Amino acid sequence: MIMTVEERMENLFTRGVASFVDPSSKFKEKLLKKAKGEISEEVIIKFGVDPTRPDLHLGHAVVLHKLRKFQDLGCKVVFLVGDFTASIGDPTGKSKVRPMVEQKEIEENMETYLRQVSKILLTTSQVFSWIRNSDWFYGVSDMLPKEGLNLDFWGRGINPSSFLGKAFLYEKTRMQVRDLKKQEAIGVTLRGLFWTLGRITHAQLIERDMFQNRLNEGNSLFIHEMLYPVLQGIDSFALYNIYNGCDLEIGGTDQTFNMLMGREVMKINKQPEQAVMSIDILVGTEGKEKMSKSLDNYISINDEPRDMFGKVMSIPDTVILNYYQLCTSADKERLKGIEVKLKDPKINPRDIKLDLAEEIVAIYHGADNALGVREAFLATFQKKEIPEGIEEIRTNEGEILADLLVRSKAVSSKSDWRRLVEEGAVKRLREAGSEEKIVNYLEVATPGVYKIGKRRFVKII
RNA sequence: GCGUCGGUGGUGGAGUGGUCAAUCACAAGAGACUGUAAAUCUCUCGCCUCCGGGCUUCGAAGGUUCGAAUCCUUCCCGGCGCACCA
Repeated sequence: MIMTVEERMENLFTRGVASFVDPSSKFKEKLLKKAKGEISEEVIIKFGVDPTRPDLHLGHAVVLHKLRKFQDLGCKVVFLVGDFTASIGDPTGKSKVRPMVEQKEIEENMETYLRQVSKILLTTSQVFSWIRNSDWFYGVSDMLPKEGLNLDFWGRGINPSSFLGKAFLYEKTRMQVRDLKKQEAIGVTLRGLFWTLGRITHAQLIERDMFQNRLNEGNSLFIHEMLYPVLQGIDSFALYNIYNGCDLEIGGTDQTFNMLMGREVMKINKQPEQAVMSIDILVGTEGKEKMSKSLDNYISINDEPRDMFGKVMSIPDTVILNYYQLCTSADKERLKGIEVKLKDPKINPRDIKLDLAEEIVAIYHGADNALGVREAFLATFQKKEIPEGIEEIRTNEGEILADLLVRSKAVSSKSDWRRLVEEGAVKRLREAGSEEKIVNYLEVATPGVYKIGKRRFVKII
């Protein structure tokens, strides 16, 4: 079944999209031309990336899948790594001031990031690029020369800490020059920043809901936080200069305000304003809050197939359709079918969820693994078999079981262990499938498979 | 700079000299019921324990007291208000 370009675009602009800003449809038109191969000009999609958390979860993946679809239509995705802005602290987050992240660390983070991303996105230079915003926000004096940096300037050594030394480093580390081979690198000076700030009013910035809320609750609102959206807007401006375009910015709904500020900054600078697409937020495994690492309700795309499957199975029924929409490639027809099935009282939603889990695991680990893990899941939880590949702990002669488990971090403390035993949560499993409840918390560790609660398994050897 | 209010467990937030390992809610864990769903019910939720109890905690350090999370001193951190400056 081959969809026409128009059909694909329709899907692209509606599926999981919370809002799309593109007055007079300039972006849509350009995209259509690009997809049909009528123009050679690049279509640049900006996506802001947080450099501090390289562990991607399904919530991130929703946007990444969307980006992939744009790539498939010939667009170039540019990851904007907000290392500079992160060091300032995005007010979107929990308002904790974030630590400065070293450039080297960023590069390392990006490596792991890209490795994960490549499960979803194409990373060839034709359709992908990345750049960090310290590239234009840092000045020469922000450079921190490393020890042992050997600079030679026409036969004369240069002190790395001197301005000249820093300038050298600056030239060497700028991605615009080093990686993108730009003749002229753009940078944002204090003067330039104020030029922009002089064209944005206080009212424009504080209209943001979150700022209002903070003020109403009597919390503090710092200037740098108010400026954050502007900086993010300047990123769009910079991108336009570097990539000769910045046609669309994509992000979660929580980024809408910031992304719209990009339009403002571009307008101020007489650039064509970027379109803005905000994507629905995926809820976490408990079905209420947004999926995030700090709430520990996330499914990492690096999760082992078994964990991933289990976590999907643990979501409430009410969000099954939501997950289907945002995490799989199921088309409209199938989504409709699933919606009908979910309403059918004769069908156990669990079975639909089993399919969902398998489908999601297949995206990240392949169809074979997904099927295998589905069977293993059924075996473990329906037939109560001992799962494979569980953690093994070696026991020392005569060691108390409690000590062993605390040592291996299977339980958090001896008190914790005692409680679990008293609650009848600990069982030793026998080959035949029978279980023996552990009643003595001072028991000496003997080899075997132990089950703590419903899902913790430990093998002692 | 001045004034003022505050800093308590994973989170929010009580407690203002002994009955406080600290009400309560949320989060979390376990059991029952189940579909490793939700909802519901019960229990647990600092550490150690020979189950009698012991030990360490309330921003940090000192002090008062028989006794302090609670009072005093100093320091650190934060909110708010005022002033200075502009």
